Amino acid sequence: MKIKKNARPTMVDVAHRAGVSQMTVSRAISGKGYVSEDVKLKVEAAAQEIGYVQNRLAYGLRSENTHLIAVVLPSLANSVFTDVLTGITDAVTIHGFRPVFGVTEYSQESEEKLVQDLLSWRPYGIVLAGIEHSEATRKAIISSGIRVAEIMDVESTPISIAFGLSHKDAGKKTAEYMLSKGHRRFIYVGSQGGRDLRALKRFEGFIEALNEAEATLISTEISTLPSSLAGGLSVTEKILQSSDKPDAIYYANDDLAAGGLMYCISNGIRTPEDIALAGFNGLPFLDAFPIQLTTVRTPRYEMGWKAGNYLVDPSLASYPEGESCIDVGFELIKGDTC
Amino acid sequence: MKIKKNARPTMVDVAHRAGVSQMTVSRAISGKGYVSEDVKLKVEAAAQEIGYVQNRLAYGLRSENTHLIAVVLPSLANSVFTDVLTGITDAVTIHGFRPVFGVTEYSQESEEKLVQDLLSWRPYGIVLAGIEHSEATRKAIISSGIRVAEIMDVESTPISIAFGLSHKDAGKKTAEYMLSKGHRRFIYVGSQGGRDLRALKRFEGFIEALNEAEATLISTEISTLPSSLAGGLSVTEKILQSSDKPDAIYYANDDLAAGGLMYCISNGIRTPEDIALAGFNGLPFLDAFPIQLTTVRTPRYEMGWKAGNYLVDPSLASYPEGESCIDVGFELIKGDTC
DNA sequence: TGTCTCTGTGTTAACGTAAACATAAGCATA
DNA sequence: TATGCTTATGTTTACGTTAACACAGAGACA
Repeated sequence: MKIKKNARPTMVDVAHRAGVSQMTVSRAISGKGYVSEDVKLKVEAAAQEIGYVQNRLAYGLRSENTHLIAVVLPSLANSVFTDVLTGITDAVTIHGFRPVFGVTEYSQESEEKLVQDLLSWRPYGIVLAGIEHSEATRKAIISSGIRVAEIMDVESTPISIAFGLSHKDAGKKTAEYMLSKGHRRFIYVGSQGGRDLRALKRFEGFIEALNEAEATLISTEISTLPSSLAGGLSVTEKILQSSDKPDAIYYANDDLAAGGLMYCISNGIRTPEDIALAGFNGLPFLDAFPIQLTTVRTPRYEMGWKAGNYLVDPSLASYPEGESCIDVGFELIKGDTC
Repeated sequence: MKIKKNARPTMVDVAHRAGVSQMTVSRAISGKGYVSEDVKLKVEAAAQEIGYVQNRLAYGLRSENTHLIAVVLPSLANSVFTDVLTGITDAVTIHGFRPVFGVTEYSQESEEKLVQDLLSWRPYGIVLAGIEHSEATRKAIISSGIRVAEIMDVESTPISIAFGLSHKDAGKKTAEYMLSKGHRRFIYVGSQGGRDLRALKRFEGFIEALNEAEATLISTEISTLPSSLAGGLSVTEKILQSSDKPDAIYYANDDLAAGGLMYCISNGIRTPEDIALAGFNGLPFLDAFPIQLTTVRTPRYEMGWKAGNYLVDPSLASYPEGESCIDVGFELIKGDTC
């Protein structure tokens, strides 16, 4: 007779206590296969009594389904990505899956390592934020054979399917609206040292519209720091105190823009008369501002939800045949600042 | 000869290609045991060529160490918890561990299920936000035998060790400061329908100080919704327009308080002359406000970091013998609103 | 009555890895 | 030369689970 100290109970222990075979315990617990009602109750009672907890490692190894969904995000500091993660979590949890995430800090290099590492958990599917990845990352995912969904962006060729929006278009539409309000001289404010590729695409679309209208981009102010209200505030102060003051500022996102707006509110600077402002994301905290910022609202939770649903059960969502980019769209919030 | 279609390469496949045994591959890859330099290179090359990715399920099952750290949080919507999660992630990643999280939405019932589920992954350790748990949760964790760290709070008996702060004390200190500024008539504003136990503790300490000073708590306004700036703004508007206006408002957290402050800024209401305000958390976005909110700054990242470090290597941090609650403290930011 | 289907249960093997043990060569030391 | 230690590698087994197969009894139907 074997005696193990400190060992956690297994199905064999439950089986002994319930007076059945280990396989019957497996069937009773998983609900697969035939088990009589009284045996099932006996097994459940025995499991309860000895505090049996299933071992998902053994389950996953044998059944070849971990019920894990890997999630790769640039950051947790930005609520944009926690919204997405919440959407994914809600969607996959319903189907008995669990998200397991990692953070890249906007670096393709760390994304590569992270994906390798997450794949070693043999996830059922993987969600990548963004659509640009290193060749090694793409190769690793493709050869793993698991389902992939890319989110946030649709402006490139996805590995398999993408749920996102056109950032270039969002930038362009924002510029067109600002131009329509008569603004002609712009400054662009970015962050993350330009590593946020989606922000760059918005900027690209923005520039395109400026060029078409023959308007002027005076300069760009790109900090290497992460976005923050305080950062947006200080750069706005600097811009407004310079000799070559613009008509309007386009910020890479709402954190920066809200900082700018806060500067204006605090200093009695009228918007859009003295300066026009626009951001991106449509973050909910903007609702508390006395002045509605011009911005673009994005369906973040929805992108996560859709990607999660697609991964755990592609049949749930019937997408156009052959369509690999699902554009979830965006909404231009015209606001009071342009 | 076996032929498997679509199967992902294993150590056996690498072994064949490198002309060695599977065990040698295991040793070459894990770095444990003796492997000659040229064999190691051969194995690494073979692994690279066939795209070998380690199977963490098999690794964890056999080695009895998943290198997973389970993390239980109330929510991802509040940046307080993403700060904590980032601290945990940073700490454990260095030691080759990976966080795997779940969200309770402030419900002990869902915490119970979640913990059960996370334990089935056989994590090396678990972090729980908060120190109050159902008996079943405590029992499940204790009988699992894994390391536990509880964070955010120190005002109860932890299962093993807690890294947190005294919320009651924070509430009391805030009240004492407000009282010292001459405020006598208070309203408390909460959210989450009172399910945030730490907010309740702050309120308790707050009340205690009011009672000692024989000051008045006019009423409490507790919404069932999650905290938001917009929610804080609207309740503040309601309070300031009522006939029984208080001297001061104590908010459960900075989101609500910032909404209140925003209302004051937008409507030319002077603070603290017309109304005094105080919040809790010390969120960074407050730095962009023209008026510094009175609040309490908490070391969120640090709590996560310490808990993570403790779990993966308790010897790293030598804590006072027998001390089960590590108080990380807090800082009262006096600000301009009291 | 034979046999077919459905239900319930048990036995054996396998998932991919690392621990434990075995073996053997090389080399220094007694 | 015998002994013991270090290095390098292989073989066997076990981790806890589920898939696949086997089998037997009950009931239905020809």
